[in-house]
Amino acid sequence: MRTSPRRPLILKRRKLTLPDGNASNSPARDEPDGESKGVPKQEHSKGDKPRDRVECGTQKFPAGIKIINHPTMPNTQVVIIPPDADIQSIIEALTAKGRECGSNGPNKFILISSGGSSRPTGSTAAQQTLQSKAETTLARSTRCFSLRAPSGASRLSVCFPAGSGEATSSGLDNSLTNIQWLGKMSSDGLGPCTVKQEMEKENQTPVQETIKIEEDSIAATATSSSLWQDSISERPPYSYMAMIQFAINSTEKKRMTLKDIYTWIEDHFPYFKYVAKPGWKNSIRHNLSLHDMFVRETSANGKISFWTIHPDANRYLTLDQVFKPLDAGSPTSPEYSESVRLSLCRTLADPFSSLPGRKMKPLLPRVSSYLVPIQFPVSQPLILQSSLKVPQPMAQGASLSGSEAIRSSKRVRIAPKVSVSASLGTPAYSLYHCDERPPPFAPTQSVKENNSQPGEAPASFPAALCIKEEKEDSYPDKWLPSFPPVSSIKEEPVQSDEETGLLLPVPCVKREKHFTVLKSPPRGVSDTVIIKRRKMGRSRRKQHLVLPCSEEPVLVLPESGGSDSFRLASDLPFLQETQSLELSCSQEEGGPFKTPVKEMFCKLPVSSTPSKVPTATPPMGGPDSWRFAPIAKESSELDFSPVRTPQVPFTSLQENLDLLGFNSTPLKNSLFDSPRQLLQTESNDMVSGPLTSSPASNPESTKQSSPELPASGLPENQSLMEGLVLDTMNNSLSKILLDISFSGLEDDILGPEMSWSQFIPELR
DNA sequence: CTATGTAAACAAC
DNA sequence: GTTGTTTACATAG
Repeated sequence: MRTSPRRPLILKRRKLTLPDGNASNSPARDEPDGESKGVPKQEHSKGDKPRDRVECGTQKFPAGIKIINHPTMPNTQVVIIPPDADIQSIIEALTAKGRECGSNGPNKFILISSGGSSRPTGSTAAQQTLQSKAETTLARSTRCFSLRAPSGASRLSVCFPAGSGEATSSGLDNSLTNIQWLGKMSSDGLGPCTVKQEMEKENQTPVQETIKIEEDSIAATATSSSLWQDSISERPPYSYMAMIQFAINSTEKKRMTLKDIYTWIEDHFPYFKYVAKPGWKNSIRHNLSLHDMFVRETSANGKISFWTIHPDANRYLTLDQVFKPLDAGSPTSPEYSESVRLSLCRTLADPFSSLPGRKMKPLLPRVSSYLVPIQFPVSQPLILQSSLKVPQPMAQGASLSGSEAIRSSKRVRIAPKVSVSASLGTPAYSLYHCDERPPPFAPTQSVKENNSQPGEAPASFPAALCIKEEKEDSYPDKWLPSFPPVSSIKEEPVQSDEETGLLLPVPCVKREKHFTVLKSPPRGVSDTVIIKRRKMGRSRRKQHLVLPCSEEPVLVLPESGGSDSFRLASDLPFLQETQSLELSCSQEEGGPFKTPVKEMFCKLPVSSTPSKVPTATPPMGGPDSWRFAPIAKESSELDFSPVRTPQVPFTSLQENLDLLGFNSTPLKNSLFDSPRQLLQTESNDMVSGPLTSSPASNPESTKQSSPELPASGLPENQSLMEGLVLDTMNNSLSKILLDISFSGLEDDILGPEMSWSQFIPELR
C-alpha cells in the first residue's frame, strides 16, 4: 500500500518460469516459496549483504551500467542500463551475481534502460522508429525466450506478453519472437532464426494464408507433421473445429462439402478412419452447425452444400501450420526442443489443449498471456474515460503452453499475492500478472469485479459500451479463434436485446433469423449462395452469425481502449490491488477455434448457447466483459496493449488478418531483437498514451500513436517505462511497466510527488 | 463456467 | 441413408 511510497509501481509484469533444465534448479516456481529451491544451492552468500551494492557479484558489467539498491525492496537492485549496453550479457552477469548471492543478497534486479527513461525527453529517432515499429508488435505479441544461464544451470525464461490488443498476433508472433530472442539471448544454442523453416503447405492457399504463414516461423513445425500423424492410433490433438478448419482451408476455394471434410480428416488423421467410433462424423456435423464460423453455402444450383469458414473468422489455418509434437525439425539444440518447442506449442497450439494429456491442441495461439496488466491504451485516452473495461485480453488466446501456458483465460492481477510481490516482500510494487491462462495464482476474482471498483458503480463507466464495442469490433473476432470465446459476450449481448439496446443497437433482428445469409463472400464462393439459418434459440448454436452488426459498430473501439483497466489500477487502492485485483486481462485464447457462437456480439440475441443466454449477464460485469476489448481485437486478443490499434476494428479483412496474427505473423513487424529494444521501445508504446493523454485526445491516433507520443512524451507525470525484472531465485525474467514518477495512477496511493528519480538519479 | 466431445432426436432431402 | 440442427449430458480446465 501506500506505505511504501517508493516502490515503483509495476504496471505490468509477467513472469514465466520455466522448467529449468538444469539440474541445479528445479524448476523455478514462484517466488514465494520458490526461493528455496532453485538457487539456493549455491549461494554462498553471506548472509547479508544488505542490499547495498552489488557485492556479490563479481561479474563484470559493462561500463555505464549502474546498480542501485532498491530503496525499499530487499534484495532487489535497480540496474540502469545504458542504451548501448548489451543486455544479454548484463542479464547473464546479474544472474550469476544473483546466484552467487543466493537468497541473502540481491537476487532480483529491475533492469531499466537509461535511455528509455529518458524517453520523455526524447527518444532518438532511431528509437522512435523502433518503437513505432515495435509498437505494434510489442503490443501484441508476447515474447518468450529462454535463456540459458551462464552457469548453465538453469534456464531463464522470459515471456513478454505484449498485450496487445490487437492482438492478434498472438501466437505466432510470440513464437517467433521468442525464438528470435532466444537466439540472441542465449549464446548457446538457439540460433536465431533457425526457426523459420519453411513450411510447405499442403494446400497452398492463396495468398493470405501463405503469406502469413510463411512468415511465421511456425513453420518450423510444418514439415514434420507426418510424424505424429503417424500415430494412427492416437487421437489427433486437434478439436473437431480445428480439423474442420484445416480441411476447409486445405482447399483452394476454402470450401468443402461435408463428405469431403470427412474424407480429409480420415486421410490426414487415420485415427478417425480406423479407430474412432462412427460417431465422430456426427460430431463433425455438430461442430459445423454449432460454430458460427462455419458457414454453409449452397451452390448455385442449390444442389451442393459447401461448408466454408466465415472470412472474418478464418485464419486460414492449415495442418501445416500447426505445431506438431514430434516435430523434429527444429531443433537444433536440445534446448530448442524444450523451450522453443514449448513456446511454439503454447502459442500455436490450441488453446485448449495444451496439456499433454489433453487431446486437443490448440492450434492457434490464443494470445495468451500477457502480462499486460495495465495498459494504457496508448492510443487513446479517451478510452480511459469511458470505459473501464478491462483491457483485455484477448489473447487470448493463445495458447500456449500446455500446461502452463495455456490456460484459458488469463487474468491480470495485481500484486498477486503470491507472486512476486510476495516474494519481494515488499509491496513495493504491484504487479500485474497476466499469466497465461491459468494463473497460478489465486484465482480470484476477476477483474470485473474489481474493476468496478469497489465502490463504484458501473455507471461510471460505460462498461457496457465498451463491451459491446468490442464485440462488435471484434466481431470478427468472434470467430477468430483468437479470441476467446467470449463467453461473456454472448451472453450479454444476447440477452438483452434490451441491454443491447443500450449498447448496441441491436440491429439485428434478433433472434429470429438469424443467420441466414451470409454474404460473405469472399473467395470464390460467389457463385454460391449461402444459406444458413437457424432459429433462434438458445442453443449453443450459432444462429446468429448474422452479421448485422455492422451497424453497431458504433461503439466501437475508440473508446474502448483499455482505459478502464488503466483506470482501475489507478483508482484502486493499493490494497485492493494487491489483493487481488485482477484486472482483467483478457485472455483468451481465442483461438481460432473458438466457438464463434458466443461471440456474436451483436447478433446476439441469439446467443448461442441457449442455456446460457438466459442468464444474461449484466452488461458489464459479466465475467467476460472485460474481454471485450475495444478495439480491434479482432485479432485477438489482448488489447491491453498499449499499443492499440486504433481503429482497427473494422478494417478490412485483410488488415485484420494482419493484425490477427496468426496469419499475419507479426514477426514481420517488428520484433525486437533484443531485450534492449524491448525496453526501449516498449516503453514508449506503453506509456504513451494512456496516462497522459486525456481522453479526448487521440481518438484518431491510431496505430501510430506512438510517434506522437514520444515526442510529447510523457507528461511529467507519466513516467512510465518498461523494465525487466530479473529474479535469479526463480530464474525468471519478467517485463514490467513501472511508473517512475509515481504520479499518475498511483498518486492517490503513493502520493504525487514520489519519484524514482529521487532515488535513482540516472533515471532523470 | 466454458469449451469440447458424444449421443441422439428430428427434419428435410 | 445423408446432411443439418438442436438438445442434452459429460468432462476437463
